[in-house]
Amino acid sequence: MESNTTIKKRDSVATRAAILAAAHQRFLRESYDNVGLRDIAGDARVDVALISRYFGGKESLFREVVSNDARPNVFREPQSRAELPAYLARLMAEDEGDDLQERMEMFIIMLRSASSPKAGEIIRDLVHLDILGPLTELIGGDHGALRANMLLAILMGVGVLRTIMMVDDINDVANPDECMARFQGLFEAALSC
Amino acid sequence: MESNTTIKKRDSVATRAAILAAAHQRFLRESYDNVGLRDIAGDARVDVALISRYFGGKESLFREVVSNDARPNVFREPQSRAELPAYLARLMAEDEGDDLQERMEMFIIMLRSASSPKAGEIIRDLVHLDILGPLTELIGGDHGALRANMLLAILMGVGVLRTIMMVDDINDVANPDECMARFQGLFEAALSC
DNA sequence: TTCGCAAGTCAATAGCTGTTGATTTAAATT
DNA sequence: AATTTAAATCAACAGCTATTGACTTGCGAA
Repeated sequence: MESNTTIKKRDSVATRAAILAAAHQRFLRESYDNVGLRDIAGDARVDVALISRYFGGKESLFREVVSNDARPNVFREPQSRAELPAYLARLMAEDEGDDLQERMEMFIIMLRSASSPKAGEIIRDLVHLDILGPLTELIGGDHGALRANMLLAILMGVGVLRTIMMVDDINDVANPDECMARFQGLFEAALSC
Repeated sequence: MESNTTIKKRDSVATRAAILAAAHQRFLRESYDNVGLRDIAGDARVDVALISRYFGGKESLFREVVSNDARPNVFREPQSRAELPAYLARLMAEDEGDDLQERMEMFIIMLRSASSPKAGEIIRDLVHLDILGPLTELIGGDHGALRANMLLAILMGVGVLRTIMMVDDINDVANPDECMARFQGLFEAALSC
């Protein structure tokens, strides 16, 4: 019987995972440029050198963080164009403990580090391939790309405003459900011209 | 007669202005963290030390750049809630040489550097005081704050998508005027629930 | 002309960053 | 038990950053 109370040591896959998890949390709160490898290593209780060793470098680590989180993708879940507005509105509601909340985290990580030459390039590819592509396809019809951009713009704008600019009164309606309903209406408007 | 072809030297207000202009252009293209004082000094053809001398430091320089650009403010121009959608749609059109284009630059500068502890704090204050405040007041009515946030979110989202994520097909409709009309419709939707 | 003060220059500082090499330690294999 | 192999540690590196102080230059006033 292997004890599960003792701390596992000399386990490369465990430390790799610990680094990845710590990096995720750090990149969620700070930008690529403002996260140091020493911060991540400290959180993961791991030597700094191991990061470059296991991941090849900061850039590769970031790539792994975002591409791990990319799937299950935000826009792979909704099945039809009709359920899109309600899905996106629910996505923004961000009830604590909600399953969807962790889907939103990839968004925040992307927004935080989008300005930063190295991280930006990675993020841009991800947005085009894994987000805008599927979303455009799902919407379809006339000007599907434009409408996909509109939806994504709203989502990103709310993310920037709420998480980065720290504007908290976006949910400041008495009834949070009402707020969600209004945003659902906005998404519907974007889809129907 | 003072020659205007000779380069003015030993002119403190001119070099201050040169630094400010160079800083504006740099912060427009790169984030606070990725712009070095040496870059700015190089563009302004000025010694690096003069920046800290004249502005007190990088942070103060950035504050001066954004607060100079803040007025004339984006949202001080439209007079009534009714003309807001058309105004915002025109703001996004970004026709080269347009007067409104330079109004949009403040937005880009803010979005670029929003994630960055020092610049972020400055920007957050600006958003609350100079943008969300006036806009909420202009909109008025029920849930004016929520609607102001919606409009700002759309504006920021489009800015992020277009300028930072470099998604260029936001204007890829055959007729750019048609694209503008659609966004105007989206803004109207945000105002009317 | 001379003096003084402001403008501009130069060099050096301390503090950070990611990355790498050599070294030690622990686990698994023979 | 001895040996090999991988994991973790440690220390140091070179490159960058903003900022500061001392120094030199030049213009304007006396």
